[in-house]
Amino acid sequence: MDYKDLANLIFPEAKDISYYEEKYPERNLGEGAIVTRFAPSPTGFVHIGHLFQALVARKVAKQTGGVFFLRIEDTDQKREVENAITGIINSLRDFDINFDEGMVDEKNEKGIYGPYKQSERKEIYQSYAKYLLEQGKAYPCFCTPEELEEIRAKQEAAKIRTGYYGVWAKYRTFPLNEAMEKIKNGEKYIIRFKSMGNEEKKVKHHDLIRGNIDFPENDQDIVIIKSDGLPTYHFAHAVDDHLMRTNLVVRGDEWLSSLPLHIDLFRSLGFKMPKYAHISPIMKDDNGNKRKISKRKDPEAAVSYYHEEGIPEEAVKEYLFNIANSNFESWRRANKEASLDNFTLALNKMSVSGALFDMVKLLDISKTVISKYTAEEVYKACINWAERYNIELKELLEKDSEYAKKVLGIERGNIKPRKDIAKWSDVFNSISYMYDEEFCIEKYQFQKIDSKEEIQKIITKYLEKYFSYTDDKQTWFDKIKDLAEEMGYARETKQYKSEPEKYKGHVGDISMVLRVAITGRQNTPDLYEIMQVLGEERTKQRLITCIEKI
RNA sequence: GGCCCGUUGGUCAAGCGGUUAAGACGCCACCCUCUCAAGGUGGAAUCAUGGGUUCGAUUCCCGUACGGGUCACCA
Repeated sequence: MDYKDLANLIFPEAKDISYYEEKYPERNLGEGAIVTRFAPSPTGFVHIGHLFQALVARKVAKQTGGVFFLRIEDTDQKREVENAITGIINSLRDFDINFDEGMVDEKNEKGIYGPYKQSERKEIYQSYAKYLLEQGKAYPCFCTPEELEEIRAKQEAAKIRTGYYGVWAKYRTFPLNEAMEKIKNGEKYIIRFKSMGNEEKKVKHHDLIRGNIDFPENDQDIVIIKSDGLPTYHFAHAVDDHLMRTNLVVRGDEWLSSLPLHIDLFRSLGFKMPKYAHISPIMKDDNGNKRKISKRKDPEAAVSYYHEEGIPEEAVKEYLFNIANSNFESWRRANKEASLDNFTLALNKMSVSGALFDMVKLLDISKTVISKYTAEEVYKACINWAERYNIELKELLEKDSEYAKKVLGIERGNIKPRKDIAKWSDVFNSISYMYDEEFCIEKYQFQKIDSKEEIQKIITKYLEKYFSYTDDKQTWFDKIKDLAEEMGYARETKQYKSEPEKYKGHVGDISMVLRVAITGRQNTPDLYEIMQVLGEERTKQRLITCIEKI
């Protein structure tokens, strides 16, 4: 009786691994081409950290002429969520992250290195598990959860390292014939990896982000095949990334500590190690403490949040690139219009410690991004967003799309475009006064000039003597100055400031009266442009209404 | 607790043995200006800590503190 018999008893049907080795040949790519992947569990939630990883991975694959694929890690069937795969794909597509290979929806995939869904790869894992069993590098373990708990309790009591290793690995040296007997009797078991490691020795690792790190070798006999016949993450990682010919693994740094195990596994399987880039998590300030941004506590952890708020995907990407490589910012300043594709991301410039998520900065970036949009683009994006999240806005905009575009185009498209919208959810409030149905003033709030008579006089005089819709901007403003002068206000702010006792106020105060009368607000974009968009009649009407209602 | 990793202004950070310790967001002031948003100029604000090594440490080494990650038949 030998290992082979045991292997055959456990996996009688499994193919020889040579079958898979041939089926999935080395990829024929150029020098330095990175083959990497995004490998989420289908749990129905796309985290900002996932997006960050995907963005980085896709970027390095793309900039080296490599391959980026999507693998679904659904070996924990308890956690699975319906339609999660499509959800992941769609969320990422919103950010213009597309895959060269892998799942394309719940059931289908593209690429010749599949299946790209781990639950469909069961027999592949079994072949490799069988391969290890045959060589005595894996063995069945019959421990119950209770027994495992007992072992742990003993170790804790003795204050020694916990886990299934060395002398604690009960079935590591279990006689083959007895093991086979147990299996034949239908006893439950799982397959464990027989570690070759020695905890006293160190393994060296060079991480593309974190540099050189030393670890004690792994000596844990971890589970590779669970009782449901599916592999654990570790085993699937080794088998899949080998067979899919991945040469770079980009993943969260929570995996760093299991790296010695992965090295152990790759060695035993005779696989060449991929390179690794362990990304530090995005953090959140929690009462002065840093913690990983969390799905439960932080709404902004979900990628869907940005969609809901109407923060353009482009802005989120720019922000994430900012976190990824701090030189991105200066690159962007020097290449204002360039596509993100032209930026070269350097893994070794990525931060080793997690950055605190900064919404204020994101919003600032978003403002800049939006300021570059044309009125047409803003219109489209707003409609798109409003369709799902603000029907009122959608209706307002669609009622007269030409008008809407004029409104959205105020102070836009010039060299120094307006920069006041950070997210589409801001838009309604910032343009509502341009619509009569939203323009209902209960009480006008003027600033410096608040005498009713004075305001009425100013507006009346303006309407009688100076209002002319066809004036160009300069003429218009000169007339405002004339009006100011006539009413006893300084033509120029500076004049007033140097000799305040000579005037009632200055041209700005006069403008404010007109602004409030026309818009109902103290802070608006350029008044002239607003009047032009509103049109002659409406502007006049609002001025008259103000005189009456004030 | 063991094992890893980290610590430069409020935040993101450049730096890699000698620097006036960049830059960005935020904050403050001023300028521009018909108000606001921008924009411009300037300002306040940082090397966790104690020891070494060195002519000289933010930079190299060790300790301490603090923070993060991880120790599953979850990924």
